[in-house]
Amino acid sequence: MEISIKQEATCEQELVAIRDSLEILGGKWKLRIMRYLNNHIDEKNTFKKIQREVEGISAKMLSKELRELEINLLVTRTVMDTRPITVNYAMTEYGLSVFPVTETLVEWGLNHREKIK
Amino acid sequence: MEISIKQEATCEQELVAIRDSLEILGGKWKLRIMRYLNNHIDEKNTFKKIQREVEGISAKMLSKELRELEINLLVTRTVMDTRPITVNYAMTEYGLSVFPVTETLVEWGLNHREKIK
DNA sequence: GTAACCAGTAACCATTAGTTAACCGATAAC
DNA sequence: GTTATCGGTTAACTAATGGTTACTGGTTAC
Repeated sequence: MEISIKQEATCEQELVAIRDSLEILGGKWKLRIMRYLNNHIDEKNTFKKIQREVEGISAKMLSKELRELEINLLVTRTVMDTRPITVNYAMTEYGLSVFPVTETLVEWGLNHREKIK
Repeated sequence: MEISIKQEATCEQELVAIRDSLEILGGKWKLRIMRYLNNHIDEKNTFKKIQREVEGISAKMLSKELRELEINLLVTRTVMDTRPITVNYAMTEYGLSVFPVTETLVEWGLNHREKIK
């Protein structure tokens, strides 16, 4: 009885945790952007470069998603003094903590593709 | 050069894999439902019970999400011969493969809550 | 006989998410 | 002087998500 109450409480907390995660990482693009940045961590990642490589995203969405990631301290934005001006986006230390999430999604997606064919 | 081409191709595949995953598991509710079912794998999980425990979901959404999960072979639906009739939802073997995804999200969400307070 | 439970569905509406296309100013290349 | 690049913004739109209320039909408990 005590065990099952504890189990219920734990499950409830887990579901809240998933909700919290999805509030910040959910949607069509954020995890793809994070994965891209993770895979190009030592490079300059400009707005245009990200847009080219995260296939299908529009400037409007990219701009919005990057702003939200920045607000949540997962990404930094740096205006570079080049001609023409470029803006560099980079993962923060904290942003690196998202890696396991994208990793499991990559693995599940690859496996799923195998399965359905 | 060859290495960077390979890296690019790999990254591209990874981003496609994430897109595929989110197509099936994305949205506000599916991963929460999957986690709930995972945590109650030996029990009868009726529609009403799931609705009570996945906090905030409406009958309409739960019905829609369960249908989609069923289509993708992650969940089974069984009408039980009880009075009144109940319907039991259960994870499939394949559904179990989603566990690592929910697990990383749970961990990230718990850690994030710690961090922002 | 009336109220409640179960597993939904239908209709209607509001909000959010996401797309498309045009446009901005600054600068550089031709 | 025209065109292109960069990092966006703006407006107008459609699609998806989600909420609310009411309803079904069969059954049981009071």
